[in-house]
Amino acid sequence: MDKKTEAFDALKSEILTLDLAPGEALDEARVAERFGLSRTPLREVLQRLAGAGFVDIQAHRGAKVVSMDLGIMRTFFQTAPLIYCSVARLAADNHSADQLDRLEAIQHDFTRVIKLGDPAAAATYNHHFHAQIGAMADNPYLQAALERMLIDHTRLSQTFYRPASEQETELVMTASHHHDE
Amino acid sequence: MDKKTEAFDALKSEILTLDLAPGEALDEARVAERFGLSRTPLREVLQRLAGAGFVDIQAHRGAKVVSMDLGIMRTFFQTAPLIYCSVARLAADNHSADQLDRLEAIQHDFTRVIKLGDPAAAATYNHHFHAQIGAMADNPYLQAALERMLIDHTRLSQTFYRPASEQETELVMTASHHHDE
DNA sequence: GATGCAAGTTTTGTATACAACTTGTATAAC
DNA sequence: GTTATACAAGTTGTATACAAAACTTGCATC
Repeated sequence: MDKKTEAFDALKSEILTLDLAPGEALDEARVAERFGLSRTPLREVLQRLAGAGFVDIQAHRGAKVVSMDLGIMRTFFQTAPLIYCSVARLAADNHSADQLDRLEAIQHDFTRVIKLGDPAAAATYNHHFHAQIGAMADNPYLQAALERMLIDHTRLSQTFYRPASEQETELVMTASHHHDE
Repeated sequence: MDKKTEAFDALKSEILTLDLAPGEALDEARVAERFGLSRTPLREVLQRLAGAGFVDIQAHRGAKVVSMDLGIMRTFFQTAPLIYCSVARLAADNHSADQLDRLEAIQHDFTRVIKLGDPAAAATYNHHFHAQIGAMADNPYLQAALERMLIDHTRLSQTFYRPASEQETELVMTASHHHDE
């Protein structure tokens, strides 16, 4: 696999699992060396992460993992029902057969990981699960909103009740299965 | 002003006014020379434009202005009511006083430009108008969706009925004034 | 002790040379 | 006439050296 996409995926994953804390600064030289790239291509990776809402870039001041303050959380809970509902409905209407297969594959891995009790891996698969539903909705506008929500959703689900999330995800899974039918 | 933001704004504007046609390829060397930049910073501009939904970048194949096929148009009309409504409601609830002033300033320029009959300038101000409402809603999730919708909205409003759009925008303006109250 | 300034250090931004890849074209084989 | 292949030209991707901006540290001054 490409070193650049490797770096992109790794950073993305570490942001979602809170390995990289909100607000944390990313030093270009250090990160570049870590992935065996020079600074030029790494900067493009950071630009892409910024475009997808994972990091903030300020001129002459580098890239930071996007913060997660109370204002954002309030907005999140205000907006989540609207977007998630719309996306789920569209996904149920528009999905193809192999997309549904992929969803079930992710769900399978997800439940397996849940039982092992690795919360970071569970969060990652949970993220994949929702992102796949987003892909099935086939609506680039809503997908842009959803992907940004999922960043905060995934991080929130790790800060709050780690044990209770298991039940919650069970609910989500059965609910989306109903949607699919 | 910074050459990079200058290039960003110019390309953005030319995409919205259809000066750059959907699907058109952007040659890095040519565009870089045009704005007096070298390729490295121009590439970052293109990455940012890709992140905002103005261009598509494919590996080893360069950047193209995002296309506008029938599938997208269908999705646009399917999703516009949901997003626009939600954004307008939030804007009405959350806006600050000086944001409203800015909106009225834009609207003022907009009506002036409409009378001059310059459709590209009108489209640009229409875009600013809606983007300002998006800023007033103060919801980064919906704003991501809205900004992508506005790209297609602005371009669509120029391809179809140029004369009729004047009436339509009158409607939009009075409607959003009602919202503000 | 707090504040302002200045030199030094660190980090980000840009230009350029070169490497890798894609695409178009011409030629050869079938 | 069609397909395959090799080559050439052009464009994108990467590394590196250098320029510019921001942060740090120490010192002088109030």
